[in-house]
Amino acid sequence: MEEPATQDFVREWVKADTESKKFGGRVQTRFPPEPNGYLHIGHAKSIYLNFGVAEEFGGKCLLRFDDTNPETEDPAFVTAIQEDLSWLGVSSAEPARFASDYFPQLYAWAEDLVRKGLAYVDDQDAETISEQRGGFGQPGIESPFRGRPVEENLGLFRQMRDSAFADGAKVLRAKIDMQADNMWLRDPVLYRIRRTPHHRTDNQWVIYPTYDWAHGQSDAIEGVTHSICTLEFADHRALYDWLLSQIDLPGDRPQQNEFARLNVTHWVLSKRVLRALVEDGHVDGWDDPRMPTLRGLRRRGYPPSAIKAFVDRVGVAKSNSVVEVELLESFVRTELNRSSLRRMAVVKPLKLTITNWPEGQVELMEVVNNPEDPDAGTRQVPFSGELWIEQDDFRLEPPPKYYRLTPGREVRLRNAFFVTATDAVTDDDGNVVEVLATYDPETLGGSAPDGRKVKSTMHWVSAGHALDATVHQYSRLFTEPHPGADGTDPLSSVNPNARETNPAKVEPALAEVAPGQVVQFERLGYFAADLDSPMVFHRTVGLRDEWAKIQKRKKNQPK
RNA sequence: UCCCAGGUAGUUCAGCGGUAGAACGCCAGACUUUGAAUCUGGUAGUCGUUGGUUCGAUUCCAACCCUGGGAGCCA
Repeated sequence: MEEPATQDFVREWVKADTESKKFGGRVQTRFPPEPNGYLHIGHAKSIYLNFGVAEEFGGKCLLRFDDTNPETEDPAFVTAIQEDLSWLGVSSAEPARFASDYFPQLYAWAEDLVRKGLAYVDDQDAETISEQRGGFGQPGIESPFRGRPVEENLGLFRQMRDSAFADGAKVLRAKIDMQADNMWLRDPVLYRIRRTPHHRTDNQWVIYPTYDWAHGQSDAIEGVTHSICTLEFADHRALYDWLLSQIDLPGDRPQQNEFARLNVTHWVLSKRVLRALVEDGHVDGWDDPRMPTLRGLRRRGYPPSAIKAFVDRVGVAKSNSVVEVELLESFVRTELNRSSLRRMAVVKPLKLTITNWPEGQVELMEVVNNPEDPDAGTRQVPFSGELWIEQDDFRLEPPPKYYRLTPGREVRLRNAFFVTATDAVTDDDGNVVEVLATYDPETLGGSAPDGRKVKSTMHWVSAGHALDATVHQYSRLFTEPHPGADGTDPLSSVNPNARETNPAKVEPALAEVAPGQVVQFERLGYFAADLDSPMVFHRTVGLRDEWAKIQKRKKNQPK
């Protein structure tokens, strides 16, 4: 098995370390979500990066919950995140880890720091500490408590642990450099007092480590060699290195590097905005198919393999970027084209009556399930003189380049006969309510013995055999490609019409689709059967649509 | 204002001393019982700017400009 794995700076970095035997050639990474929300497609990039790199270099990747803030975390998210991970198809031979498992060790190391005179207890409040930190270009000033003797610090720190002080009354700070250009080196907070029960340690602790104190040390405890995080942590790297260099490590000293998080056009991947979408009722929930959450994508029918192919193609770099959602969709189509069964469904039904069809006769058509996969076999589809066709497939007065049904024109009904429209019935408002047509019995199978050609092929469903279904079709969740880019609230460009729901008529075989299964509705797109409700379908993605493009081009053309 | 990172086709990325490549997009053709799929071809870039080193720079150096991140007891 060769590894042509896309070369990126992360893999080059890891490769250089394995070649120089920096960690004895060992490679270990981690995926460290905080259990305070649902995973989205941006996390998929990080997941496939961390698990992928570990696998490619014969190392391992652990899932570790960074649960150091009891106020926002919930065990329900632990379960949800693990479900999403297994849906993505990544798994670790080892059980998930929790930063909270390391609280005793973290505390012990913090005492070491205090003993070495590298950390002190500060009695000031958050606002004061923040003011003293200074600004960009201006040095900070030292806390009046910075010079506390070691023994006093140790006693105070233990009292903090033993619940002697109120929330926020004291913090433990690293003693580094209040003049540093890097703000994170200006005596960062390591521990804070929070009398909040933790989802795993309950009331065992009232002091909690901050991210900076927990992350690198947890990496070290687990034996992580390459700690890969996103760009906004780049400034923390100096602190990560400093803290790790001051304590006695059980093994190798991990190192951090940062990559650019994923952004996708017409979507927003920020917990805040995602939460607002749910809470303000723009979507039905975290698993709404319009959402970029992994649960939303799953419900929508996105195959994990397509998500993986997408993030692989996007690559890993340090430059902030926004990937076009069309690229993701192209991978979804490629995967689904290969794997999904073809079915016929009419989303906006229009009655088509074949006037010369023998009264009451039903014919069963043998239809291929997937032209891309001979093993998928065939099925039988009932055909009769009363059919449903797509409203869009008939025009009384056809625009230029319209190939479909129109009075006098002959077209092919897919897997059946040629039909010619003879007349149309309209209602009082002039809307077409029924199309009358004749069929040519010689064209069974889809071609005429005289070699005559038709311009188009249409899908259909026999009216007497059709099943009712609800079909949701989705368009962009945000109308703007870069929501909020101009400084406005991203929520102001939420597309209120991102979901269009229609009562559809579908062929009988659709009754046998499994929840979550994705099939292609011929000529329309790929549709996923809802996970919970039968006969409800979500459009995963449409087919490439040449006709839609022609219309769009015409619309955009200045007169 | 200071620190860090980045600026190569519409987009995402390669290239890192011999004046540019891929994918998606876009355009055209072939084929076709999905205006799908598939196949073929094409389009596209003053390589942020200005100087310097060099026979030669997208690649090395310098300055400048632009973009993103950073002053939580969030992660």
